[in-house]
Amino acid sequence: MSDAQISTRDRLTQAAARLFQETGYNGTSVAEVLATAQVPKGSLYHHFPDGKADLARAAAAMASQVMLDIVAAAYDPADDFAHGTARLAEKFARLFERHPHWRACPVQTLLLEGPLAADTAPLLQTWIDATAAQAARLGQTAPDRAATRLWTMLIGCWTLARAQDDPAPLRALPTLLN
Amino acid sequence: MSDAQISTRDRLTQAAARLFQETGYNGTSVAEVLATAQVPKGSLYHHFPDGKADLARAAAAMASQVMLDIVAAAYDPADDFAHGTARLAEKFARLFERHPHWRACPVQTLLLEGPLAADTAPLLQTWIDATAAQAARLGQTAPDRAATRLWTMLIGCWTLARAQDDPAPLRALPTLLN
DNA sequence: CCCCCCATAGACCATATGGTCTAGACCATA
DNA sequence: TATGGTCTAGACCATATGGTCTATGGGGGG
Repeated sequence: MSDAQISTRDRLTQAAARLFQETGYNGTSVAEVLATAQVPKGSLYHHFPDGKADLARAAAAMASQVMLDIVAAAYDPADDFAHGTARLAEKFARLFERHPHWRACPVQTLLLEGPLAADTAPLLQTWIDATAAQAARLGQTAPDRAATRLWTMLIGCWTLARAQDDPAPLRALPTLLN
Repeated sequence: MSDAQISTRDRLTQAAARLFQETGYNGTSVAEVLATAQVPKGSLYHHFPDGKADLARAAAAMASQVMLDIVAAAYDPADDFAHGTARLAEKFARLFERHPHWRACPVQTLLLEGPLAADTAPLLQTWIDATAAQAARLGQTAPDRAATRLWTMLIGCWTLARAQDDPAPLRALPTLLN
């Protein structure tokens, strides 16, 4: 069990990230998080004095880092921007297929809904910025615009995929961008 | 007061549609809906025996019809598809600016979150179909693709606008589509 | 060896929530 | 005026929820 080596705090954050992503802020109870993380209530409020909202912030930060890692993994080995975009779309399609909680963008479900809406924009912006940097590196003429277009379309595809219960829209992302 | 003329059932549906759109399914309590609609509890469960879920279905249907009306109002007077799209984007930007509950797509907040996810796809599809019909009428060569692209991008822009607390992404929609 | 402190453990609490149930108002028809 | 059904009205209930509080364990420094 790898769980044994993970700190209580991290187990809470991971469980929260997954559950919030899957069922949303209001749709997830602290009791569920505690049960998933196998942690008693006292520990939660020791590590996260502000309770649920605090937990959501930590979960969002963790999820955001995961997104940055995925972007890097998609574009780093790519020869041009379109190639990286294709890899990115495929990655999200695979996650969508394999893990229930990846049926929605982490931040969309996580923050838009709860009392933390203001914290959402900066995270999303870091993803766009990271993508723009890759676009610039790969020789795109208007990297900011390319990154904005990508993320706008990606979020739309993700929502559509979820509504249709089918990753096809995510896979269609590269062709829809043209 | 126009409220006096509206049936209890419709007042409930309207209040529910607005609140669900604004705060989501799980973030809205039946008590809030009742208070907004000025209706006692007994009436709710008389008109909507299945309670909250039933109310959400009715609200979704009403919201969906509003969306179809907006699509028609945007494209009917347009001379070409791009012109209609520009009108559509501007309409949503205005709604976003003026009414708190229009800060999110009705169905996205309304259904994706709750126990009615399966009901979401058909509604969204009617919007895409209506848009595709307009695209065909206005001489687009690939109307289905144009409509799909439009709605994907629109949903993405909407989410971005909400995250940034600024309708600018919605207004940028027409240029992002190129 | 003892003490202290960080962290765990979970009982406990006030409130919010979705839903049920009975009583009565209203209205059309007989 | 009596009667039946429809709709309004809100008291009431069981449960879920977020959060607090006290007690305990256990490992490192004196």
